[in-house]
Amino acid sequence: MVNHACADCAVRDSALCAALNDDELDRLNRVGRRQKLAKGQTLQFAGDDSLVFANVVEGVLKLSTSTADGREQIVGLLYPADFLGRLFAVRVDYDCTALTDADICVFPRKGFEAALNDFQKLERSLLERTMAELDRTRQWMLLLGRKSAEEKVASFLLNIVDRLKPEGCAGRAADGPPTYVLPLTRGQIADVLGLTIETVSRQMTRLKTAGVIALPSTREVTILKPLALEARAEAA
Amino acid sequence: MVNHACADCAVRDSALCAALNDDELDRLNRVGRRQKLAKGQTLQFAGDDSLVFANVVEGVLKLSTSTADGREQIVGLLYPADFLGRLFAVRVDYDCTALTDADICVFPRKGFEAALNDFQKLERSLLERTMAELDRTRQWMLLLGRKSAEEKVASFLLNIVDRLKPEGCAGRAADGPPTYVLPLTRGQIADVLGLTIETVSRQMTRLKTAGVIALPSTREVTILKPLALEARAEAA
DNA sequence: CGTTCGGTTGAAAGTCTTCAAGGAGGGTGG
DNA sequence: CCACCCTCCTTGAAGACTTTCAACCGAACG
Repeated sequence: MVNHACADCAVRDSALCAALNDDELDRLNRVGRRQKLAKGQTLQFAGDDSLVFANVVEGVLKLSTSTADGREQIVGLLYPADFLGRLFAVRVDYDCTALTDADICVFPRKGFEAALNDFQKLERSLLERTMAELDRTRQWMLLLGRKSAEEKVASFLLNIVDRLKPEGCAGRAADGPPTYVLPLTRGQIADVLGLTIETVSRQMTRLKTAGVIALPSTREVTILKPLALEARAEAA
Repeated sequence: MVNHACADCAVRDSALCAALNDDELDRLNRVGRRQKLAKGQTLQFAGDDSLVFANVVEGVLKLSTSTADGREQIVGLLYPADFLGRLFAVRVDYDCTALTDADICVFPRKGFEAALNDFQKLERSLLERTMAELDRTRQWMLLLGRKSAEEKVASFLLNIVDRLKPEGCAGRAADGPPTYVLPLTRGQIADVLGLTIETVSRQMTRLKTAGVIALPSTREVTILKPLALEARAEAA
């Protein structure tokens, strides 16, 4: 029988755990525990010992590195069902911070490694996820290295559309244009895109003025013309 | 006994194969074959079916993506002992091209997957490599998003120092300042750093003028002041 | 000996950043 | 309940850095 902590888990079938059957999951679950994170709370700092292994259950986290003089770059965003943890390294070299209130399922290193040894399916699934993450990261490099500010912002919004559920979609039909609640501030979006906060703000208003998006509030975006947005994500 | 193709392999102990003992390696080797690549030869194009799985034995390859209008970004460099291949995906989404004449050890998909299933150590090793590559890639994102042209070029040169052997080091003692043969043209370096060819050229001459490096020829770099180079890789 | 490819250098242009000021929303305390 | 404060966002103007456009150089090659 599935441990009740897992039975009603929102990501039981999409996180790493999906690789395990109920019995196996039960064993893994014995070493894991749920943890709540408050918005802004940092789970690990660059240079810390690599001790945290976790599935994101709810919320959004960021992975970030920075230069000695404080310039920051967000190098990864973790959404529900994503995995966090650096195996095979003594230290981690990026911070991990909750962008929203979050709920994660944490495993201690020893226990997680043991599960990895015992369940090859788990390791296979982790390899699969890691390779997919590497692909996404490389795509992101194209954005950082070669795209203009407008293309970057448009690409970012498309990414949000891809990874986030529209607001109030619980049982509602897809009637009007979808609205998303951004888990990031303008400054954090700037850190994702390698821009300044002012440039992000300007590009957002440009897209709004062009009628491509609407901004009901600073944290909400409505996608009015998805195709126009895609065009601007890779303009010639 | 080790198949003679592996026995004298330059990367027998540093590539993925290092995870296997001689017997296991022998089995893997039965499905693999050596392949020579000419400089400039493309091994796979973005959009191709994912069929190539290989260890780099000698030479340097690049992984690159580009926008629809032709702007290119190099998203990975493969040095000897590095692994190439995208499991768990039908298509690959970046090109792979030889920057120098190269020598690789190719496995067909089926055979490689079978070996992965049979030898858990092999899968473990691949997971380890993939995670390390993800770390390197994320560090590179900091460079792309937040560093100035000078910092980018200096960082790139330090990377070369890290991953490449100095010229003519076979039996020679480390006496004078080390010289490296760049496997990339200025244009390719620009594609790595998210700059233009002119900017790369200008920064190189700046470093030369400052006495930090010397440029015996366009493809060679001598590191005169490693510490000064490090300082410029992350200036305040 | 001319052509081509890669590299360098200069000048002008453009994009993004920096600096600066003002505004809107949310929470706290009087 | 309202004033105040803090954080986040927006907007303008000036400036800096990188790109773009262009010309030239040098080595390799046919």
